[in-house]
This record gives sequence, C-alpha cells and structure tokens, in this order.
Amino acid sequence: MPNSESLEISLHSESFIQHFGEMGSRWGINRTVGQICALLVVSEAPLNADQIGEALHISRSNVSMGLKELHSWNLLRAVAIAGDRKDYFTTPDDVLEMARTLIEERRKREIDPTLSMLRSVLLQEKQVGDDSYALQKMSEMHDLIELLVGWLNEMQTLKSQRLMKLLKLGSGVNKILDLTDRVSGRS
Amino acid sequence: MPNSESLEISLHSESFIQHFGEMGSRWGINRTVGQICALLVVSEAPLNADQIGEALHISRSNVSMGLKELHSWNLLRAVAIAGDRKDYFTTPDDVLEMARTLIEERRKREIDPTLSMLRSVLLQEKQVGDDSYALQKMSEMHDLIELLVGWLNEMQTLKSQRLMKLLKLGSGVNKILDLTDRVSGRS
DNA sequence: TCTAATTTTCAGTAATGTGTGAAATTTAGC
DNA sequence: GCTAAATTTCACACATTACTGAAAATTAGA
Repeated sequence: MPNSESLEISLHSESFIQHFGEMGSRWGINRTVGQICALLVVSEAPLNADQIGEALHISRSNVSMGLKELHSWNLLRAVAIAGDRKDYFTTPDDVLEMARTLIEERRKREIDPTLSMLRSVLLQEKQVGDDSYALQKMSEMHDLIELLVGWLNEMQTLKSQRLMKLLKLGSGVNKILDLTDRVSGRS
Repeated sequence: MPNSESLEISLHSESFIQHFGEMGSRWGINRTVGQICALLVVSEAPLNADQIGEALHISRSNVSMGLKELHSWNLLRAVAIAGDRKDYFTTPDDVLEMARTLIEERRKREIDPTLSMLRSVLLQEKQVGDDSYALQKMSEMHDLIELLVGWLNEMQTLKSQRLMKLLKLGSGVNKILDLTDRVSGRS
C-alpha cells in the first residue's frame, strides 16, 4: 500500500545498465529502452513502473513508453503481485531465450522488409533500358537473404541444448561438413 | 575532362536505393550511407563522387562523408580510371563477401563492446551488498556472448563454399548433431 | 456504478542526428 | 614548388527522435 521501497542498484549493475543505455542507439532501440531492459535483467524481483523510473531517473511517462517498446520486442513479462494493484515487470530468466528472441525480432525488422522489397522488384515486368546488371545483383542478394532467413528459422526450431552444442562445435563444423561430403558424395 | 555523363537509374534500382535509404536507420547507418551503398552495388561501373551526388540529389560534401563512413565499414573499393583524376568507387562484387563483412563489422560495433564491459565488470572485486543475482546474470550473458562471438569468428574462417553448404544444410544440422552424439557417446 | 489508483496518450520542448555551403586541405600534373 | 582540380572538414541550419508534465483513459475494488 505505501510506496514500494526504492531500489538499491549495485555499482556493477550501474555499469551494466549504463552500457545498455549507450549501446541502445547502435542496437536500434533507444537509450531508455536499453536501460529498462538491462535493469529488469539484473533485478531478481519484478519491478513496477515507479521503481523503474526512480532507478533510471526518468519520468513515469517515459517508463510507460519504454515498456511498451520492450513489449513489442517480446522481451517483457508482466507478473501480478498479490495485494498490489501495480503492474510488475521482468524479463525472461534464460539469457539464451532472450538472445533467440532478439535475433528473431531483429530479423523481422531488419531483414524481412528487404526480402519483400527484393521479391516485389524481381517480380515486376522488366522495364525497358539496360538494368540487367542491377537485376542480377538484386537476384543474388535475394537468394542469399532467403537462404540466411531460412537458416535462421531452422536455428529457431532447435532446442536450446542443440543450439548450444552447435555453438560449441565451432570450426568443428568443418569436420562435419567433410563427413556429409563423404556420405553424400558431393563436394 | 568534361563532366562525366550523368547516370541513368532504372526504376528497379530506384526502388532498391530508396529502400536502403529507409532501412539505413534501422541498420545503424544513416539514410545517405545506405543509399550510396545500394547505388554502388547496382552500378556495374565504378562511380565518382559527383555522379553519386547527382544520382542521389545530395551535396558533394555529404557524398564525401558518406563514402568515409562506408569505408569504415570495409564496403568500399576505390578504383582508378585512366586519364581521370577523380576517384571512382564501387562495392565488392560478391554479395556473400559483403554480407560476411557486414556481419563482422556489426559484431565489432554491437557485440564486442558489450563483451568487454561484461569482462571488466566481472573482473572487478566484488562490491559489498547483495548483487549476486546481477553478477550471475552478467556472467551468463558473458559466457553466451563469448560463445557466439567465437562461433561467428569460426564462420568467418570458413570458405564461402563451405559456408553456403552449411546454410543450405539448415535443420539438417540436427541429423549431423545426432550423428556426432552417437560417435562421441555424449548427449 | 462510483471512486481512487494506475497507466497511457499527447502536445510541447529538449536533445540528437543529418545535410549544406564555404573554407581549408590535399593531390596530380606541369 | 605552383596551380588548379578534387576532396575533406566544419560551423551552422534543418530534421528527426526522445523526454516530460498534464490531461485523458483505464482498471480494480468498494
């Protein structure tokens, strides 16, 4: 009922949150969203909007917008706390799960639109004029992106355990590819 | 000696260039840089700064800054044209090569700094106060990023042919991982 | 259904990022 | 080393994005 106690942020967490703020712009989210995300990751207990605003020294309305954005990234979990009308938030516990979500969301925002554009351009009737070189390049790009997107999707279907294994394999992939060469008889 | 003829841009290329401009901000480069890159990709012949500026309707100084930025992404190739003092530019021919460069550069800008930050935080003496949960999360994140970065590096060492093969393999990776399970006897 | 707590929206403002022209610098040929 | 072409730098103007407080909307309990 009284205002929730204000948060203690350790110096370690402070650096972490600060960094996520600075990197936010490079990651295509803004500073505030990066900081909110970082704060929720390192907070064991879910936080309400007032606590977030106080911890980051930002206005309540800014918190609201930031949470909305974070929600659109599928990185926000709301939890109810008995006897408290406020909404409490956290991020998924599993960092690998978060990373996978992040990659999927970035794919949607950064790659899919380009794939669509290339598809529609390549489907159009050929215009007059010599743009065969340009069309060739767009076609190459389209095929590569399609391949990459398909591969990313396949990776998303792998269970975490499998994915970790693949990551740890590293250049051992080379041996595996050799193996498939021998099995299938292709180069 | 006279000004080089002005460029004809096909409608297809126009869409392509426009799209790269719009996506630029999402990709962490700006509109102009995206457009210059797109223009150079679809132009068979190398272009000089004036041609670029004219094609994109931007000032000469803006072209200069854009080229500088593109250079910092390792996506620019300068070629000399006999009998012309102007510098001519193009992008690498191979789109896969460009994609690999892009991924590497984004890793440097978007992932490496975070890895460094996490390392330095985790190396610091433990502060007083209970931030063990936060440290735990940072440690998990550090390990995951390290794994991912290592894996990306391994991929960069693969020859293009090999990389394409891996991409085409898709979730066929599952079968291969099964195979290694059986061979090595691990889960 | 009413009320008070909580959250969201939005118009205005602050902050950041982008583009330009003019001036400074560099470069290649003479 | 001089000169003119070419390129880069930079201060300022312009555009976009982010943040705030106030007001509107929503929600949960009485």
